[in-house]
Amino acid sequence: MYFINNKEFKCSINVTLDIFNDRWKLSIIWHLLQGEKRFKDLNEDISEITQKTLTIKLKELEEKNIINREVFPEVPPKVVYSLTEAGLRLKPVLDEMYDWGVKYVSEYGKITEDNMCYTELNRKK
Amino acid sequence: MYFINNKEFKCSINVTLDIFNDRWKLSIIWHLLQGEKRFKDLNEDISEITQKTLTIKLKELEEKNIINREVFPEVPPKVVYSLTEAGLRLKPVLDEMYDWGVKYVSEYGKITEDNMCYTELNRKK
DNA sequence: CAGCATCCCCTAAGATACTG
DNA sequence: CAGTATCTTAGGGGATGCTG
Repeated sequence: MYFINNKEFKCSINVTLDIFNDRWKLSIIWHLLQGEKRFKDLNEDISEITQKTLTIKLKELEEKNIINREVFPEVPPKVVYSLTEAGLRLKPVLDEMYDWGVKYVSEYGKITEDNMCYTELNRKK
Repeated sequence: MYFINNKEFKCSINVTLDIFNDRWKLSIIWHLLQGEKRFKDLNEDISEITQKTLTIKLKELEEKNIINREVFPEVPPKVVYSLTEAGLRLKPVLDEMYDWGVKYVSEYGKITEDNMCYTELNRKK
């Protein structure tokens, strides 16, 4: 049995599943794996997310020690997010999810090469 | 751009994230990786899930060709769920999530060895 | 620019009861 | 045993406007 902030888990996998059981966190990690990003950049990368939800999710990830938040005292303000050690360790997870998606699409999806995201195009090289 | 049932995705990873963006599907896969299971067994393995939700999630996974559903015409009824090829390919994903959880717990959690789930105990061997 | 503050809505998920 | 059928609820998430 594991306890993290008085929340108990029967199995290690449940710790991971519990943290990432929402719609956005893994997506945020995916984009931060390309390097640190400003709030605005993340908001553009994940165009479907609202500012409010992004703010909440970033805060949650910071509390769980998965990302760092660095504030630059400038005007206009500049805030940069980056992955912690724990965050960087998620790369294998996301890579496997990506690979699974590629295979799944090849079996059950239809593809149009245009309008693909940059991550996708970079991987194709 | 990818299309799966007229739903469009900018990147392969989004296909994966979209399928598993709820609270239970990956947990179900995790347990099915140990072998085929009856409805009742899954319901006991994941004791927090309700019958209704389990039914819905199993149906969704079947529709997405991730699990098989086999009905035995007996009384009382017997239904066995197992992973398809696509489902089995999720093993690396779950394994990486498990490993991440182990490491995360070692850094931020407290452990009591008793009352651990069988998966956890098997892995310790 | 990077956020709060509000207000609002939908739906994933829970609780409970019933059936072939 | 393996599900339906209802009813209900919490909270994740959206839309919009404001501020240091």
